Amino acid sequence: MTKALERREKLRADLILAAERMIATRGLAGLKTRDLAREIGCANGAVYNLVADVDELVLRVGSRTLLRLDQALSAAVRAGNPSPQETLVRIAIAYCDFAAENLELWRAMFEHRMEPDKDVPDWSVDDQMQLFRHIYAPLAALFPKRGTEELGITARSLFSAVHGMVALGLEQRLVAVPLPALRKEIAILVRAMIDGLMARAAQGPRENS
Amino acid sequence: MTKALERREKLRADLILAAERMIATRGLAGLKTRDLAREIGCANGAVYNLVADVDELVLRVGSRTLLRLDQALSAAVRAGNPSPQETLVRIAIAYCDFAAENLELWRAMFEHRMEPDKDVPDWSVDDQMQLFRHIYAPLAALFPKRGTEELGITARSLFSAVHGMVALGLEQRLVAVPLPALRKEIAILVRAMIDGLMARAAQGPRENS
DNA sequence: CAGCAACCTTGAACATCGTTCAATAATTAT
DNA sequence: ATAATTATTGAACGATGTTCAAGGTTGCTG
Repeated sequence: MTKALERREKLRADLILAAERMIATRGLAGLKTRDLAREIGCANGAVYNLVADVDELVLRVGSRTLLRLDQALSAAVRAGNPSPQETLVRIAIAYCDFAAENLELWRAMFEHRMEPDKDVPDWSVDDQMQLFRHIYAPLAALFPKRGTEELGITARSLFSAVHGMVALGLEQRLVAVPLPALRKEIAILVRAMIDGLMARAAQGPRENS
Repeated sequence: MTKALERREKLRADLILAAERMIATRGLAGLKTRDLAREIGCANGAVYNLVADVDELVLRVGSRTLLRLDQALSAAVRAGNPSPQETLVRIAIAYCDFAAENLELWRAMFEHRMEPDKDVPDWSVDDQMQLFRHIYAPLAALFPKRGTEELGITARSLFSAVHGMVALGLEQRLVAVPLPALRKEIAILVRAMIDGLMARAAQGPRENS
């Protein structure tokens, strides 16, 4: 009993690693079950003993990517201990760099759509939520008056904005933006967003202008 | 000769409209050539007399969507004539509303990937570039000192940031953000970005902080 | 109007997917 | 050792985008 299960788990790990390599080199669209089976040395049908379907496989790879991203962001926060503002800038740049260095794996996380009427399992959404905590701490230092919920919303807004810049910036579709230029633009806009948010917070809620 | 060509063009228009309806109701992944052929009343193979492949079809639908988006943004700019800041906020909100009301068509533009080694035709990239002009004008009013190239970069950064907020905000994947809340968040962040950019422009280039 | 060439349309066929499943092999329990 | 359970296989299924030879239409010409 134990022998069979061990082998199974080993194969499962191999499968996920092979899928990761395949996505990294050929993109999400280049992930093929038959190629995976050949790579890990089993029949194509056997893939479905290790994993329910390709959706799960992609999610498992995404989980690993998310973990590495988390580590990259942690490292960015740890380096030096500058102001909360600059910490947020560093996180944004680190996000940009990670996306550039892991382009296809990073894209796969956002390109992938579950097959109709089946939704993302809990363990996968939990993974994603973890990311915001890096942004949350510096933000809390900058806006001590705000409650946890409000901070959470601001954190998601900031993340989304930076994500958008990275996503469209790394797209080949439009004129390719050179990476250094993109990093600079991100730094400028993150500083601007924080400055702007703090200025408005300082003078309190009021009419538009 | 003319009769045949007329029919062809009519069918072609029907095809694109049918594809548009199909993407709108079933998403990009729900676009099937056989269903399209049945809908416009021709053999499945005939689709390839009207269009080179599905890539072109999706791009043609995208072109129409982009045109309607352009009109929506134009209308947002035209309504009243507030400050350039508030014009930019209106554009961002209009972008958000358009995406929400045309969710699948809007998503299709960004989800679609050309098949390998074939790249987006010129007429399609031109369509996309047109969008920035809405952002460009108010920005130019706010930053008279900046050159056209610098303004173009800032415009793209702003657009990308708002796009990110809309894209992740409308995603069901994470906790669904109610639309009014999303609109409010976008308005807040756009104002903050502009405030922050202007503040830094006013005191001129300098060290970080 | 008849004949002919150019073009169009058709739908069957092909290649490639993800996925399933009955048959076979391997492993475990008795 | 033998039976029972479980795992693995690879052929087959159903979709799907795309192609193409066969047959049908159209429009020009004598």
